[in-house]
Formats: sequence, C-alpha cells, structure tokens
Amino acid sequence: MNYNHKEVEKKWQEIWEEKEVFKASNNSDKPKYYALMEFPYPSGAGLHVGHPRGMTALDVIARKRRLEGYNVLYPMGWDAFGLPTENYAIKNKIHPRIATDQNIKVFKRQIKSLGFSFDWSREIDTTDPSYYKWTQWIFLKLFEHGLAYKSKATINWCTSCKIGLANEEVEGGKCERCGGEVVQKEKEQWMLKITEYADKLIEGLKETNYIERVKTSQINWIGKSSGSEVNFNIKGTDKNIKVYTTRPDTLFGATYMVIAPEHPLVQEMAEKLENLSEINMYKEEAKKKTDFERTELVKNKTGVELKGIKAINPVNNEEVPIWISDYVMMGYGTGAIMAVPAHDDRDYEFAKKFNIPIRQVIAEEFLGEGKDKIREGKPFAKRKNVHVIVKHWSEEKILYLDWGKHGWKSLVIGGIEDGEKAEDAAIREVKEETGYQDIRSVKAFGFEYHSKFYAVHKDINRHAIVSTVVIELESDEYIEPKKQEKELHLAHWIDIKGADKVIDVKDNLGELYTFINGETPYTGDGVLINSEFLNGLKVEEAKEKMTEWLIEKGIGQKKINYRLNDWVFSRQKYWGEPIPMVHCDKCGYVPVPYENLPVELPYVKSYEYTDTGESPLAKMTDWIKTTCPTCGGEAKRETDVMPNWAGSSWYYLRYMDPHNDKEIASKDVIKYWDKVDWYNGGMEHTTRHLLYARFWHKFLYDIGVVPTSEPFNIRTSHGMILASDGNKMSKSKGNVVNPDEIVDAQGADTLRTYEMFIGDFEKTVAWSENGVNGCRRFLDRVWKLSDKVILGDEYSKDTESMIHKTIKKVTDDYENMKFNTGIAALMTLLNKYNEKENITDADYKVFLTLINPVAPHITEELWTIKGYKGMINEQAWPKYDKEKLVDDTIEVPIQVNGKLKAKIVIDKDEEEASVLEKMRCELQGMFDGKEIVKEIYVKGKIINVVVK
RNA sequence: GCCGAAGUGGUGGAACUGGCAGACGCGCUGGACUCAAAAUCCAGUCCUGUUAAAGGGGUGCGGGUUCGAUUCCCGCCUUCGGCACCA
Repeated sequence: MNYNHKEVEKKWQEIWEEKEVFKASNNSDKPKYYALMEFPYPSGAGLHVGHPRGMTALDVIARKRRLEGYNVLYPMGWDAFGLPTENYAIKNKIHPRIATDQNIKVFKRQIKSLGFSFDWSREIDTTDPSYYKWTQWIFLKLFEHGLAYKSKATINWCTSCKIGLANEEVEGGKCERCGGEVVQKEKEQWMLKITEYADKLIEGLKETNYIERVKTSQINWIGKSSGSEVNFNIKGTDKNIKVYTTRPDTLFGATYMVIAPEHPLVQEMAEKLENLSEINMYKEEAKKKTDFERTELVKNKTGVELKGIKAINPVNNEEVPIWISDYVMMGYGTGAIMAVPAHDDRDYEFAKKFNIPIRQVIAEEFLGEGKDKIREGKPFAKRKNVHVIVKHWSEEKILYLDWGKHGWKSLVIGGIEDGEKAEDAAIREVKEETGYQDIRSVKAFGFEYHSKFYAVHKDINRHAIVSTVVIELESDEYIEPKKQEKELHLAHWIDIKGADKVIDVKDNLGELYTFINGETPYTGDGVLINSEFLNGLKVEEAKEKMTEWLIEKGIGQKKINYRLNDWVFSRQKYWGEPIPMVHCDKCGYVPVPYENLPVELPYVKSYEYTDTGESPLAKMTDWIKTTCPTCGGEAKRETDVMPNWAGSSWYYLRYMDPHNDKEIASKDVIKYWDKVDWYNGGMEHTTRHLLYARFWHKFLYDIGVVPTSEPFNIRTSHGMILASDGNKMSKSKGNVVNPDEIVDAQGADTLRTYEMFIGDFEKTVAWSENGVNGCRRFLDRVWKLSDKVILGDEYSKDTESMIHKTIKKVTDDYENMKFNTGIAALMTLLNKYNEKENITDADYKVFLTLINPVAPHITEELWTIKGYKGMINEQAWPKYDKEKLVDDTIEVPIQVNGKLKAKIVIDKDEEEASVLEKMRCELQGMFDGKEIVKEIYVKGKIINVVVK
C-alpha cells in the first residue's frame, strides 16, 4: 500500500471525531491536565502558517499527556471582537457579524484539517452574547468593587482610526494598528484600576513557572520604582509644588525645578507670572507636538522659566527658579520634578543649555585595588589632591609618571595646600614633577571624587578628595625637576588612546575616562558632599536619612510609583462588548442589573465614524433610550464598547464549563481544572494580554469566584515564522504560504513535523520549502519501514540501548519544547533501523508511538495496517530503562595536550589502570623523547595525556 | 541611552554539569537505476593540504583560568528583540 496522505488524514479525522476521542471529562479518576493555546483572531486573511506552530507544540504535549494517562483539556475558540473585523466590514460593506461568522468558518476548517486534538464541543466565541454576557458580568463586578470608573483624562487619540488608545497601543508615538499620528485629547473614558493590583501582579509571578523572559517583561512593564514625594514651597505664597524623586539624597544639589506643560500651577499662579504670554505660547506648542516629536527630539531640550515666582529648596531654604518644559511628563509621578543637574543626564543637559548652576553633591568613590590595596591597621591620612592630565602641545598624548621601584604608573598627582586653588596646585605640581614650564591653558573638571588607597612611598592609607585639572603645554620649554622629585618618578609621554591600560592606579581611571569621553554628569554610587548633615554618607544611607528627615519635618513622605497606568477600557467603536452601564441625569452612572445581562449589541447598518469621536452606537437613539434601574426615570445607555482585550482576559475559564448559563463556570468545575497547566502564545502577548488576564483572575480570586490566585502555571511563547525571503509574510509582498496548499500537497503530518523541526521553538525562523520536502521524505521512510517489520515483541538486541536512549531523549525534549532535537533523534533511530535487514514489531511500535504526537494520522494508519491492537492514541507512552541507556562497550577518545589523537574501545566497567594501559599500547612510540607529565582519565568519557 | 538575547560550515540548526565541534535536515558533488528525466537508493561534503594520508587551522574579535573552553571570567565588535525624557 502506498502512503496517500489525503485519504489517511481524512479517514482518521473522521474516526477521532466520531468516537469523541479528545473529549475532556469534567469528572474523571485520571489526573487532569489543562493545555491552552491562545485562541486566534479570525481575520479575513485566513490561517497563517504561524498559527499551527504553537498549536502543534501544545498538541504534542496534549497527545503525549493522554498517552501518559491524563484527562486532558485542550480547547479552541475565537477572539473575534475588534477593529480589524470592523474595518474589514466597513470596507466590504458587510455586517461584522456576518464577516466574523465567515472568517470563523474558514479558520475552523483550516485548523481542523491539521488534525489537532482539540475538544471542539467546548468551542467558544467572544462575540456570542451567551459568552459576552459573562464578560459584562465581570465588568459589573469590577464596578461594584470600585475598580471601574469613568474619568475625564487626556488620552492617546489616533487621528486616523478616530479612536482612543491605551498607552499599550501606542508605539513610538504612532498608532500600533494603523501607524497614524497619535495626539493627546481629553475624553471621558471608562478606566479599570489595574494599578491597584500592580504589586500583586509582581508578587504573583513567584508562584508561576513562566519562562524567565516573560517574567522580566511583566516586571518591566509594571515599572515599579520607590522614592519620595517632597514639597517645595513657593516663595511668598501658601502654595507648594509636590515632586516625586527616587533620589532624595541629592536634594542639596537641586538647583531648579521643572513642571510639565499641563501642570495646573501656571493657572494657579497666573497673576504673579511676569511672562505669562510666553509661557502660554510654550504650552500651546507643546500640545501641538505629537508624542512622537516629544520623544524623538530628546536631544534638544526646550523650556521657559516662570518669571515672578521662586520655589524654596526645603533643605537649605535656597531660592530656586521654576521652569516649564516638556521633558517632564504630566502622566508620571506628580508632573513636577526637582532638577539635580550634577547627577542626572537630562537635568544636566537642560542646565547647560539655560546656564543654571550645577552643584555636585555625590562624589564618586574609588577604593584602591591590587598593589595599592588599603592596608588594614594603617591609619587614613585625609588630604585634598589634584590629578593632572597634561596634554602634549601638538600630539594626542598625555604625560604619566613612572614611580620606578614602587611599581606605580600614575597621572601627575599632588596635594592641594590650604587655601590653594586646584588649578594653581596643578600648575605647581607639573612644574615640579615633570620639569615642563610653559603652560597654555588650564581647565578644572567640575566634579571631585573620593579616593582611598595605600600610598606606598609614604606607607600610609590615603583618603584623598581629588579634583582633576587638565593642563595644555605650550612648548617643550623644560627645566630639570628638583632632585627629590626626579628620583621618585620619571615622566613619559603616552598616546591618549590606550593610556587607561598603562596607567594602572585605579583612582586615576575614572577621570581619565571622563577626559577621553567628554564631561558627563555623575549618576553612579558614591559619597555625599556639600550636603550638610548627609556629608560622608553613602548614597543608600543618605536616601534613608533624608527621607526620615523629610517625614520628621512634614515636608515629604515615602512613595511608590509605577510606569503602569490605569487601563483605558472604553472604545468609541461598534464591534465590541457594550459596557453595561446607563446614565441617568438624577442618579449618575448606574449599572445594568445582573438579571438584564447580556446587553446585546444592536444591529446597526452604518459604521461610518463621526469626527466627534462618538461610537456608531451613539446614533442608535432607540437603543440608547432606556429607563434608570434605580429611579425608573429616563436614562441613556453607555455607547462606548470594551477593548478587544476584554474577552480574552478570562476565556480560559469559560472552556471549563462553556455551556453554563448560570455562572461563568460552575465552582466545582473550576476547582477541578484548577490552573491552566501550560499556556502557550505569541511573544507579542507576553506583556499586555498576559497582564490583563492575570489582573482579572486576581480580582476574581479576591471576590471568591476562582480558587487560585494565578491563572497559568507554565507560560511559553513561540517565535514568528517569516517568509523564505526573511520578510514578514504579506499579501502585498506575495510571499504568503497558505497552510491549505501544504496540507493538500504534502499532508498535515508533514506540515506539523516541519513546524516542529524548523528550529528553536522560541526563535523567529524563515520558511523553507526544501525543509518541508525533507520532512515529507522522512514520513515516507517511516511508511516504507513497515515492510521490514517481522514478528517479535521485544526490542532487537543490537538497537535496544539506542531505543532506550531515544525514548529518554524524545520524552525530555518534548517536555522542554525542544521538538527539533527530539525529531532529529527519531530520524537517527530511523536511519539505524534502515541499515538493518529487519526490525521487530516492538521496534516499530515504540517508534510509531514516539512520533505519534507530532504525526498522528500516519501513525494511526500504520498501527492499523500492521494489525496492532486498538488505536495508537489509546496506547501508553513508552518507558525507558536506566540500566539500558549505557552500551556494553564505549569508544573513548584520547587527547595528547588537549588534541585528539586516537580512539580506543573499552568495556563499560573497565578499570582505570587497564584503560591507561590500552592507551599506552595505542599510542606506542608517540612519546619517544618526551616526558609524560600527567595522565587524566575521566571515566567513560575521555583520556588526556600531558607531555613535554 | 538602558535592559534582555544571540553570534558555530554554503544553509536551518546540534553539542549533558568544562570532555571527540558541526548531530539531524536542506543544499551541493559523484555513483546506481533509467532511452532520458523526476523520484528513490548508495557514497562524499568545516577550511587547508595530499593520489591518499600524515600534519596544520577552526565556534564574532582580543586576553585569561584549565590537563582540556562553543561552554567559565575580563575587555571589545556586530546583529536582533523590548523599553525609552519614568524623575
């Protein structure tokens, strides 16, 4: 018989369906396993070859689990609300309902043709009123618990889609979907208080087994930072400005303040401001800028000073100017900052541009290492030092001192005497130590630092407070240095590039780098200076002390901030779940009573959007008109709908009990299925979707609907599949591979095998037609192998240990999503079988079972053709015997000085002495005239002989 | 700029905990079968060298640790992701 994939695949898909082979039971004695693949968005484009990648991976797991004796839930459904369908419907003038049904039909046929073991009796559709009834139910619960609120807020407005976007939907200042310009617009929006769960969402990750990458992206997305809020009084008023800072330790260095353009202070202080019109002009300009411009023009800072008012720095009562600038955002912290130009890149840049004073309050601290390591027991001698970078008059060179017998190579260094300026000390030291006299210019660095090291020539520990000065020499005018200086060290010229590798005194290097790379503010760790009661403390200690001080004085408090904002939950669109609220002039916003759910989406004929940004539902006057559930008076329905993240935030619960019309799912059933054991989806959903779903789940846990605080145990993400040209598949590029064509020409099993074999599951890969052919050839060989099978229910002796190894390899690899190497191991085993005249039934059975999760149709057929009992999906997953993983004889490589020279065959338990004897025999003559230094034998692995 | 991941033949990619680099697939070369082609089967395929071998080199670059490094450490370069004036 020939391998006709079309017949075989059709036949088995019908049998599986008819016998309900993959139906999950809600009560079973078997252990449960819940495998979940992200449900697709049924777009008009049909199934992409990327979809089957994740579906096959989890299908392999699901099928393997069934063979291992689990009651497996592996469901599928449709995430069908959303903009693409709505846009498609407008363009093609059909109703989104009809478009959705058509798309689902195509997707379902395509997915079914691939033979996944989905339990189709649990299929769900987020646009089905019997489903979104419960999405609305959850919204009402959120409202009931104060987590849904309507708020007038500036939102991201896509000028092209005419829709409000969540921060999450804006990429680089452009709309994520259409690429249109995004501007800020004020709008009343329903919001969900996800920020209230920010900490729980970070903490909860500990309970999960997500891949590390997913965990970190969740944490980064939430963006927790802890710091302090500090109040700055405005001079001569009772008003103050509240700022948020993570660096309260630098308060003494705060030389100005900046407020965001939208900050209400300008309004409040309008009367006092001398340059109000200039400020208002700046505000107007800032408003016009799109987010894109605002973030792209990072380098060129702009701003206007608020003239006529000053703030008071609470730590030293100094008056500081207040500026308005769009480098401060209203949406983060308090919308105002204290600026510390000496220790913040942005503040530094701004201060340089507008000539605002820069005051250093943190000194970098270098601790001596190596030769100049601090000596225990020796006292510290404190003094002010200058380190001098002496530039050559014409070449890119600097001077260094070689300290001869002390083994130092340093910059020109020396002490600063009382009352002396660092620049003067530098000139004096250069003249004394090097002999060069003719100095052209002197530049002192703004930053000083602390250096602790052992001064070898004086035999003391030195604690130097170092200033750095750059000196340029005019010419080589030279006077012999004093005898004492000359004997101590010699001066040499060295290229600036690479100088840091020669000058090995650690405490010089920081400034040397700064000199080479240009002056920058110091943002690192260090010791406080110029800060009164904080002087001498380290940054962390100073933060604490300052915070305590602020609290004590009632000026500030501890504060935690998040990058995460509340979730904008309104969309002014048609194709989404109606938000189940009504507005009554008397009672305000009133929830629709639970018993009146679902609020069904009315059938509208027109989907054209108004420029006012109203939902198309706003035109449905009949639908809008309703009565207030509280007072019975006239009321209006909410016309905003939910974003398409809503339906997907809880769908995994509905699969457990999809036809329940009393609850989202029955308590017992939720308890039985517990967490999703393994959830796989696209990389693009590892932040938003996953965060939203976890948020809702945690809320449902808090109100007692679900018994677990986290919804998913394992989370993995598959990589994208690109076209063979390395680009994204797209109609316009004409490089789209349609899965239907592969299934038709080569078969579903071939496509499945290829997608698993294509490469690292988590990586992006390019499609390869030749790769598909290779997988088909492999399956052809599996088919032909059946001709070699002879009777025998034991493994052939000569392949026994290889079979056991393969079982182990395949079992482990499937579990770790390393399908490519698992399949490679099976290919290797097949090649081995093919070298032989015959194989036994047992040899063949184990092979078929191992490849069955990947290629289920062909293995079922071969199982039946060979007349084996039952169906292959009813068999047990093969087990390996640890003892049989090791061969009786082992080939051991011999290295000489780490280079492979020969190989010998030894017995698996052979003694070391005997092995080494064999080795000497093998390498006879190779050691003539050489001395064997060492013989290393790693049991059963390798021999290495070291000779001289 | 910050964070993360990765760099291995012509190509997709393997290599346990530091132990034979290149498994497996693709492509390519030669052969068998065929009137011929396709398909299939057999052999070869990191580079250099050679009739063949021996020998030498080789996992982005430069150092280091080790009997031994794709793997560990230090310093660079490049690519791809994520975040991006987050105070």
